[in-house]
Amino acid sequence: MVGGTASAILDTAERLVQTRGFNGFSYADVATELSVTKASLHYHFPSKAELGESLIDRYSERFARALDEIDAELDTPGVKLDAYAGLYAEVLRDQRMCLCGMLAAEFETLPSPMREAIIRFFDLNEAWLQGILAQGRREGTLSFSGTPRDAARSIIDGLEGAMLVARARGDLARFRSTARRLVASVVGAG
Amino acid sequence: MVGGTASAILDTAERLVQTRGFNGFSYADVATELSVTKASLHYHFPSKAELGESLIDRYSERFARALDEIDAELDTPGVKLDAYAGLYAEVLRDQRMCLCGMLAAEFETLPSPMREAIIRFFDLNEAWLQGILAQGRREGTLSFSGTPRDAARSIIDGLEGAMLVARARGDLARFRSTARRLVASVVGAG
DNA sequence: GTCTATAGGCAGATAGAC
DNA sequence: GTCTATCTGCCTATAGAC
Repeated sequence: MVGGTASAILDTAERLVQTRGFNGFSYADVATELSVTKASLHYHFPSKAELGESLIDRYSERFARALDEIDAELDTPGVKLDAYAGLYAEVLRDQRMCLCGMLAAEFETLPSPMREAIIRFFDLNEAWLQGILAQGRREGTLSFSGTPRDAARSIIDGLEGAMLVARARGDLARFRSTARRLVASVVGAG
Repeated sequence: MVGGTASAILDTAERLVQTRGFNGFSYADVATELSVTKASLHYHFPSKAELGESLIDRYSERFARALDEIDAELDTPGVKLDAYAGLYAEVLRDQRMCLCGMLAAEFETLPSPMREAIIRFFDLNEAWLQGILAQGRREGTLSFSGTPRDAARSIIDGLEGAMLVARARGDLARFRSTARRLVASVVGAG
């Protein structure tokens, strides 16, 4: 289990990656904010690449838990999709980009273990959404063209892009507008 | 007018930003590739920030010309939208992210002049798309809910997000699938 | 676990010769 | 316009004391 200091390092590094990118922050940034030395950070996370892996793993696990909660607490596919979009909205409200959306932009500069963890995050999202969409189609509460997989991908792509652009423009309403349209595109007619 | 060397610098730097990000390349990278020295680059573009501004300006101008060509050569709004999505697909085929989508991710780390130029790029796209959408609605060839502006934003967001994710996954087909759905969402029923 | 100190490299940028 | 040489600062990372 990750101790208190390691956890605080991850919290700070996560926020810095989500706002500035993996190539836009340094150990010095994290150390200054936590009032410790860079050497101390290296004790917990020997290299920046290992810190990056830990960040993605933790983010994915937290996201997976949030999806489990949505499944446990909400009933209809339409409401679940609203809640799913709400997860992204929460991140953006903090002026942050999705961690893995940010890292996807920097993909070419990242070590392989980080790349693979990013892919797993998107797979996780796609699999969950695909399940919700397939269920909604079976029940007749959702309607969309093409496969559940393609529809799931369009929703992920749309939410990631909406975050990317809305954050740059400082326009949370823009994200909400695009998110609403995305959900409506499968809750209404296909 | 930009001379031959300056133009070659812009070409190389543009590709590096689109693949690695503004914080993921250096003057040394460009200099090595062009077989000149860093000092020579600084003669043409005194600071990296000024180089960045020039990159966005040139990219926006080229994009605006492409939109003009679409207007001049194609007839119906639906076909124009397909061509618009095709502009993004061309960029992605080169394994590149949209320049301004990439810079939007790094937005927080960029100097103000670059930020403003990025916003102008998105405004340019939005205004053009909005015009196409409004025209299509008037003529009855396009159908969508909400304002042309909101529909335009959703298309931009969707294409940028599809590029972001598809490039990381090395999956051009994924981009094409999402792009097709986006266009179909306004060419078919709203 | 956290520190001081430091290594070794690369970053963006400038001076001045040619 | 392009070069050599150099500056200053920050980067990731390590050694070794406490």
